[in-house]
Amino acid sequence: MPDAMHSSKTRLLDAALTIIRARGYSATRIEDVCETAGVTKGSFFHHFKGKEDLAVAAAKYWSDTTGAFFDSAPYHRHEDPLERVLGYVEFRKAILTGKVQEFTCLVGTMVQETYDTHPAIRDACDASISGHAAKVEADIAAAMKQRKMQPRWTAKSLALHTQAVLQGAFILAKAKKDAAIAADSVDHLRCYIELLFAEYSEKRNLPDHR
Amino acid sequence: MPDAMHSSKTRLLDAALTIIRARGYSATRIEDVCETAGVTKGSFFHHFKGKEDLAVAAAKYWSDTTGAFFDSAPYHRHEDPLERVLGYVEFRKAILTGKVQEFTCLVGTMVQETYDTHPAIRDACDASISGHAAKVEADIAAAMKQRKMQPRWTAKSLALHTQAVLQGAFILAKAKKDAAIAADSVDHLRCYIELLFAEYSEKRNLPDHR
DNA sequence: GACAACATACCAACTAGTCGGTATGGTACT
DNA sequence: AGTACCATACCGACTAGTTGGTATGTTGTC
Repeated sequence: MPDAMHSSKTRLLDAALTIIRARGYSATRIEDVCETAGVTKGSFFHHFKGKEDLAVAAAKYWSDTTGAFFDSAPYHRHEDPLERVLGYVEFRKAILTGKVQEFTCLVGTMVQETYDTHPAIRDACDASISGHAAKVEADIAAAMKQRKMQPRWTAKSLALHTQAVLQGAFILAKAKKDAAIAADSVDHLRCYIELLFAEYSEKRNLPDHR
Repeated sequence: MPDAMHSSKTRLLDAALTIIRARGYSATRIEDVCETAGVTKGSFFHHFKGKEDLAVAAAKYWSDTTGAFFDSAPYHRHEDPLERVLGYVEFRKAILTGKVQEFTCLVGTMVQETYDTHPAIRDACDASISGHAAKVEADIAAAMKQRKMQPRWTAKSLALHTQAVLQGAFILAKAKKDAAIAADSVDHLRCYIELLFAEYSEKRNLPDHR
């Protein structure tokens, strides 16, 4: 096995992430991916069965790389699980920098085009989103348990809501060519989570501070 | 001028909405649109300069038809502007029925694929989203003024946040082939708005979580 | 030699867009 | 009224270019 970090397959996957995030799945041409990766079509079809196979592999590669990225983020160091949840949200806000295609989500982009026509890609995207949400859900559930909360909502639905806000924020950022609008929505998400937990933590005996 | 409701141009636009919402912009073939509309390619190119022109026209048509649809919705009858805002959110939740491509948003789908390559389409999508958000913003601003609120957030950012949640909820619904997950996110949005306004209505403040 | 990892050349299918043409209806002039 | 003229609406075969995929090498390594 040659250097996995810079193998042709890895370069093809990296190129796929870049191009699909900018243009979407359908508009992404295999030849463009090859050119960006610096390999030829023969090499591409050695590593992937076809375009759909690339998309599925790209979704898994995306899950793996972003998963490792978030696992190494500093917010995990908080003792309080709620601090970890809020730290996660702040971290998501902090990485809204640079060009739009550099902070938006591969699988959120792909699933829009493929959910009805490419079940394998849809499943791969769902697995990526759900897997990521599950990590957030764990911290939310821990924070709820710590406070003995029994709200009408579940940790799972709130975790998925965080993903919905982020995905929607990406769409607004694309429409407006502006990351700031996405950051505003993430601020609202943070505010919501604080309100949800404040309601239970303080039992409405809330100090005046404004 | 022939019957505008069933003219070839209108049928082409209706067909475009259906197909683009299911497959996205790039994967939509002009011939499919023509076939669904029951017209020929010659007719298509008589009415539209090309595929991009169709997409721009479809975004405007989408704004017009959905705009009229929401304008006629019953939640506008509430006297209290906050009731109108919450009524809007409930209405958005109520229409999450049927197949995914029947309740998802055309412009949210299109902008993902076109923001970087088709500025004209992106602008049309932005206009559609922003125009819709502005209507929500008006009610939010009225509710804020009524309560003499001066929060850190603005009516505009909250209105755009509602759109982000909805767009994100659509992505989750597509990934999971399930409208229920979208409804859960809209519930969280309603809960958030209630908390934001309850905070001011009931004169209670929040502790600082940082 | 066997196999993985590439490269080159090529094809078949698809598709956006073109183009010459027809049908219809309005208008203006005589 | 008749007719010449013109614009709009529409048709469908055709083209030029694109693109996913294949067939057939070549090279390096165990």
